[in-house]
Amino acid sequence: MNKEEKAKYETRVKVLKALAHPARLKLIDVLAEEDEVCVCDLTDAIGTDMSTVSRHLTQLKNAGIVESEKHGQMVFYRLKVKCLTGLFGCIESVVEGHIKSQLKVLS
Amino acid sequence: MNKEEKAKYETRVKVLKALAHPARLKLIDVLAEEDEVCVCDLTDAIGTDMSTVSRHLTQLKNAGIVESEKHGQMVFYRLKVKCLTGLFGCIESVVEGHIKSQLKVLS
DNA sequence: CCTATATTTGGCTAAAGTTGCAAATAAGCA
DNA sequence: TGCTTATTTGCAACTTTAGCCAAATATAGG
Repeated sequence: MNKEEKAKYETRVKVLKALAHPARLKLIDVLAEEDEVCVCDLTDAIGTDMSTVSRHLTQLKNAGIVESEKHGQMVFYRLKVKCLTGLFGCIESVVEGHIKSQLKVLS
Repeated sequence: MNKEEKAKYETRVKVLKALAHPARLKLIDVLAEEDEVCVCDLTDAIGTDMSTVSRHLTQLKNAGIVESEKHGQMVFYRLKVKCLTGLFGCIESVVEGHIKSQLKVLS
């Protein structure tokens, strides 16, 4: 792998890593439904410390998946990417295909 | 998050984590082009120890992304999932959108 | 049977990621 | 100004992941 090729994969990895955590997937789901949500409400949805949720949101933001805006003392987060539904569709198909083939092995 | 919901995200995470590594993305690219490849040839493409490549392939297999078949002393790996092109298309759009908005901030 | 080759696994170390608590920062309100 | 609330950041402990080397396993071929 040359430098250019490596860089191509690194950028993809950055996004994939940002997605690869249950709490962050949940955050994305909530944001997909509710449009604009503050950190405190997202904290309720996730159920961990607010500082942890804040860090998760920072990761999603750094990856370009969400964006934020400050109104008063609150920070509102918004989903920036629209194609994630299709992406998760593909991932679900991976999961289902895998389960099926495991059943086949067992039978 | 209840148990069921958590499980849903965990299964997605399993696939995303399997994808979230430069070497494994490269492996997927090679397999997408070449159909059936042995570990030794994939090792050349990646440039790390064969044992490391083998572990990467195991991860992809456990996630349901590739499958393998043994012929003689060699093990051939094959891509199992067809929708990854669209998935990466989405990821590229995340990356591009993010770069654009960063340029906007700078200007 | 013995040897060479392909692949996987065990053991180890280094690096990266996760989380909670406490402290810092920022903004509204009395 | 002083107090309260929302959010982020520093720090430390812990878990996970990646990578190499060496050893184990499996198979082909003499």
